[in-house]
Amino acid sequence: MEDKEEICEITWIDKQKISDVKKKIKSEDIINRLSETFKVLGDATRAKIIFALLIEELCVCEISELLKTTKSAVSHQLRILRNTRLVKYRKEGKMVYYSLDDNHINNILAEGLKHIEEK
Amino acid sequence: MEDKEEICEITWIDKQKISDVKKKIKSEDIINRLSETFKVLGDATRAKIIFALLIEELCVCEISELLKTTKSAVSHQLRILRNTRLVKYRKEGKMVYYSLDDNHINNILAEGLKHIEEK
DNA sequence: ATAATGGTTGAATAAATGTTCAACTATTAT
DNA sequence: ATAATAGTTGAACATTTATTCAACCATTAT
Repeated sequence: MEDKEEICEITWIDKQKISDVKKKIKSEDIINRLSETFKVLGDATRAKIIFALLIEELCVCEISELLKTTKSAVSHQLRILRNTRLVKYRKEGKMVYYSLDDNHINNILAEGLKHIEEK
Repeated sequence: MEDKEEICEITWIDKQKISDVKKKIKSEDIINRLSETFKVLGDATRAKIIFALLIEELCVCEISELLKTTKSAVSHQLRILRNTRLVKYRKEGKMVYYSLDDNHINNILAEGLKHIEEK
């Protein structure tokens, strides 16, 4: 019975329980990547950009006007949204128009909204 | 035509476009609260706790064993998860058992997974 | 009562993050 | 060619945030 380490006093059962959860839990890699995605949505500026682009395609200048921020700040955040494949862009002369690049975003946001709306 | 301010050179059209988006976009308050929720899920430690509790109810000691962290660190994160109504707890003697407190979590995570799985 | 264990809490530290600023590129107009 | 505008980028700064550590509370066993 070498497995009887002291974990929460309930030795044997815990070992069993923990190894059971370890077996069933999603891989560390997937959890890390998922939390990275949520982290991107977890900033108010980026969230506002997403919600704006949900309505229509916008250029950097329009977004910064809308959020009352500098173009620089918006551009920095757009880079993060680009890197995580949440937005895409197209150039038109001097302008760069951004739009959403994920069909699931709507669903992710909708499920998030259900959480904050309850209770 | 006092509305003709210089925004991205395209004066009149932009004013129209931005006020249109402003009208249609979700309220600042809702976006802030939503991004707060995503921020909570946007930490690897908290995400691991959530995924573990998705399988079964666990006490603090078991969670810290599972994540190979201190009970203190886990407890700090659990407080955040409690405050955002993502987990609930019940006491049993010295032990405190935590479990999920949101029916939508599964859906939120599922939609997030769709994003990282594509491409 | 005392010791031991599960858990929480606050302060301190270190790391990560967002915005600002200035310099820069690219495109368009004069 | 020069000026002006849209946008990007890197460094600096300030803020936020996660973990650690120590002290603490609560419950159970001796």
